[in-house]
Amino acid sequence: MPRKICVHHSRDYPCSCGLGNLYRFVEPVVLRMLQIKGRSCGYNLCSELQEHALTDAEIDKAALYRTLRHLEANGHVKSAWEEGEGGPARRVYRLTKEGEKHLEEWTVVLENLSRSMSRFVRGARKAIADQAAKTSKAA
Amino acid sequence: MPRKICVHHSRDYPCSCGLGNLYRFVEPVVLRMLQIKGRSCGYNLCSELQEHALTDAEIDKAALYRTLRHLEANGHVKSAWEEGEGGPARRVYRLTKEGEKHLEEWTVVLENLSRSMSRFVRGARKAIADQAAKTSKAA
DNA sequence: GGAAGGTAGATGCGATATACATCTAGATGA
DNA sequence: TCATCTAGATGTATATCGCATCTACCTTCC
Repeated sequence: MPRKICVHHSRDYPCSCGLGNLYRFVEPVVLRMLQIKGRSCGYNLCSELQEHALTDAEIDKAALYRTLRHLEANGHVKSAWEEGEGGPARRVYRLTKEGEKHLEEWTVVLENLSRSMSRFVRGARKAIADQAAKTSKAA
Repeated sequence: MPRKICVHHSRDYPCSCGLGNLYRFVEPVVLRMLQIKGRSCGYNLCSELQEHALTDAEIDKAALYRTLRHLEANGHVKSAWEEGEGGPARRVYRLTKEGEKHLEEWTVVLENLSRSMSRFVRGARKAIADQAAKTSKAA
């Protein structure tokens, strides 16, 4: 998933180094949406994206469209124009094999990230509780 | 935790909107380190930061020092110069009360993020498994 | 027929952030 | 005195973000 290949890890380990410059968590969400829906155009994705978003940051239309083009440039999705039923033509996207793989990589990255975050949370919470216990005892 | 106040949520809910432009997850880690160590200078934090990092992206020296100055500018940490034992003087940081609160906010944000990520992972994994079951059955 | 409004996609651009290199400067040691 | 280590800070090209704006098609309604 890194935009540029990570120099710290082996080629096939999906490290989270690339999160350094993450595309606002939108890339994995787009991939997941296409996995669910099979095929969709940017506009429809946009409206449903929020429900599957990882953060509660509002996903930017511009970011979405740019992410789709970026994914296509990397062969993760493929698009085709379709006549719109009532409305302008729409560019309909679907996942490619590589895209499915890319999503799996993202899954590993997010799994690790999720784990390290919950570890962080546990640790910080415990420290706060211990601190509180100590001060209440002292009083 | 957002660098600029979020316009989508109430003032006191620590939303993850600010993650849009996250400081590479380094801010919470620095706060946590200071919670653990009580007091430390940038140089020492740097060497131990990696163990507590959320991602396996290497934390940048420059990012660390800038984050510390940023935290201090916002009143989350406080620094004082100390004579170094063998070596140049060091700027020693400690958490302020506001910093502790800031860490608690981060904790909530990361907790939510961790949860939505693991939900994402479960969903994507299940979809992959279902897909695999279907194709093996068809064969 | 033409103005208004909704659908769909794309672009422009200033402000920030990131990554990486470089710089200052005191202390130590050969 | 020259190199090296410790400690902190800065410079800068490039990438990304956020927000506004633009094109263009289609439908509806006056």
